[in-house]
Amino acid sequence: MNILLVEDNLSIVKGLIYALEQNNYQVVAKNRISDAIEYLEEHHPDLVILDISLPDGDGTFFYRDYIKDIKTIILSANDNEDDIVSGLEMGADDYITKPFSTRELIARVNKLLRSGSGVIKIKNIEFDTNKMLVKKDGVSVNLSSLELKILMYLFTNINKVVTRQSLIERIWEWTGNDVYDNTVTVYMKRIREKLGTDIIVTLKGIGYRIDNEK
Amino acid sequence: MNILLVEDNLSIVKGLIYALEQNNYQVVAKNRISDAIEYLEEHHPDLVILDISLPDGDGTFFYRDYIKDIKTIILSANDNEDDIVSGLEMGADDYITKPFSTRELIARVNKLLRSGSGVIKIKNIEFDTNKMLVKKDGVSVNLSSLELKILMYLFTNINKVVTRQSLIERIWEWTGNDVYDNTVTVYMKRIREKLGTDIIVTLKGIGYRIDNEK
DNA sequence: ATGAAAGTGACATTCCAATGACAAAAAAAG
DNA sequence: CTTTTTTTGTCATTGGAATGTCACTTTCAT
Repeated sequence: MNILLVEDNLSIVKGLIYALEQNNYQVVAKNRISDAIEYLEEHHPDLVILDISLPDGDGTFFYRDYIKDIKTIILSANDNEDDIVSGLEMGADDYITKPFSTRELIARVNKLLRSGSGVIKIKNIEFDTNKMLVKKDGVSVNLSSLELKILMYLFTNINKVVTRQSLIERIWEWTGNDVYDNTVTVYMKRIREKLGTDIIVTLKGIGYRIDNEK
Repeated sequence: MNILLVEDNLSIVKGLIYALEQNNYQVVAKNRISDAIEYLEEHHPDLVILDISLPDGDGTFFYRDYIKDIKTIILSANDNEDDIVSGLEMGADDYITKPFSTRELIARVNKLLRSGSGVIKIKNIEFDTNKMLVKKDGVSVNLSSLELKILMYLFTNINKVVTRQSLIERIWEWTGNDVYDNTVTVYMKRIREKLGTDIIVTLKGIGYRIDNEK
């Protein structure tokens, strides 16, 4: 899992990189919001840890325009109640005030990135996200590696619409080559051939979705 | 939304009941874990706020056996790091140490009960903004992608007038081609056919509006 | 009552997800 | 290393749905 850390205090950066890497996360740190924006044009981390009070810009603005679709933990220098409240209401997934305990931060990071792990069961399909194993009616199904990644992304975004473009950015980000929207469509067809047509809902003109609720 | 508060400190209970009810939550408080267990046999609250260090039992045990399927915020008397870490790793959705700010608690409660359901409800219409799914009287309605985008814009501007021109700029911004005002009118007709005539109010000479008030 | 704005039904065109087929690339098997 | 199988990405086609416009009617405010 990849984490983008946006923080300018070097001691904090060093400490967190060490702690996060100890927990098998890949960390990229940026000390300015402008650098973070640049980084996000090319990459899509699983989590952003953001110091809301960076000198070079308005963290609130950055949050709203760039990372509202990414899981976010906000760090704040002060424990001003208003900051906590507005941070959480803005939509951040968690909020921690300095000085914070590194172990607590790690625990909160683990919690955020663990959700969507384990065995997820939708209708007659079981997805074991640890073993990367898919079963239909209890029987293992052979999926190619890309099919698995796509399904994984859908399963970790249950009840949310996933656009073809976001799928392309996620799944094909390592290749320099771009890929056509229709390629995604073809993969949906292939997954449906193996798992059944009803597991993935098409939203014409928008994207795809997996539904949980019965 | 219903909240079960498990806490024995009477001042905290009174304060939280007041604050939560101010925010339109229904609160039931139990000061012993045994009472809470009894309550849970008959009821299924949306959230449990649990003081982990109650005198009459092991909060950890209670958590694991009774409320692991319910959203939970854990309160702790001490800010011992180990407690926070183990609380979060146990699977609690959030963790707050005493003494805590009531406003922060409310903000965290709001976040938990709001997340997962980006559902806006007006009259007999429900709009799930995550799933991009619209229900009328609890039944799914099939809307085209443009109809959805238009409705989305109206729903996110509740009680505000939306002019045809602003809709055109918003919805048709990606196309180079401009679009006639009447096209908007036609879409309003199509949406009304599917959702009922009373959901969208026409302001002659100005635009359209969705009203929230009963 | 009158003119302007909004609503309506119909229509031609465009769009889009789905699909089967194919070649290139990669992986597995021999 | 060579052969075989699987995976991957693209393409052209298709049928049904979505879209935008028009001519016409109705509604509304003055």
